[in-house]
Amino acid sequence: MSWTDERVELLKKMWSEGQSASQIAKELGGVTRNAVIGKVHRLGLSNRTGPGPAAAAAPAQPAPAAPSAPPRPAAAAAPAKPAPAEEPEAETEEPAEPAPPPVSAARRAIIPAGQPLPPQPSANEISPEALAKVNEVEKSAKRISLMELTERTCKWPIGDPATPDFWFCGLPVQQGKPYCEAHVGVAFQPMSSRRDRRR
DNA sequence: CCCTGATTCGC
DNA sequence: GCGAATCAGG
Repeated sequence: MSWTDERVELLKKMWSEGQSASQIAKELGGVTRNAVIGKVHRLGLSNRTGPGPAAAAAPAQPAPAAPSAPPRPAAAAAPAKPAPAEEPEAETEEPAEPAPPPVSAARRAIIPAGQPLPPQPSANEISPEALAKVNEVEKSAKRISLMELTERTCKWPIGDPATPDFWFCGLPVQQGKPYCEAHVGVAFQPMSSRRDRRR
């Protein structure tokens, strides 16, 4: 694949939108994120942040003092340019309502054995598909312990902490989220059908 | 470990 | 110009 005008254009667009190089590469196809980054640099738009407030002097390459060219053009006037209207970005439907997780791992850990567990949303008012998915996942879960939790392991608790049959999902998390895909599905609800159910 | 961008350098 | 390899963080 080569950098056609269209591809470059898309690159520019996505880059200015704050998309990561890997995302852009994925979108473009046929290139790696390295290629994207390389191109970004060659295009001279490495700095996503507009002309910063004259922040720090470039350490590596002190700008070749341009006698007549003030290094801050943008701020002053840009009448021709239509304001880059903030697009809501409806690509990924965000929950907007991070339905409280079943109780954080830490919290769980300090609940004395024998205590009635806080109600978990995991078995109620959740889309059947998500539930089915979870059930399936929990069968193949890695069953890791609290200490084995890492940033990349699903922290969804499974079982009763008061019994030996307690573990954490442990599957790879969805980036940015604390849970694997399946559990994200039940933890973060689309804010839809979720009417208060007076017990 | 997963990801991010930045840089280098042979092509 | 290109981008894999590498570097340097988070």
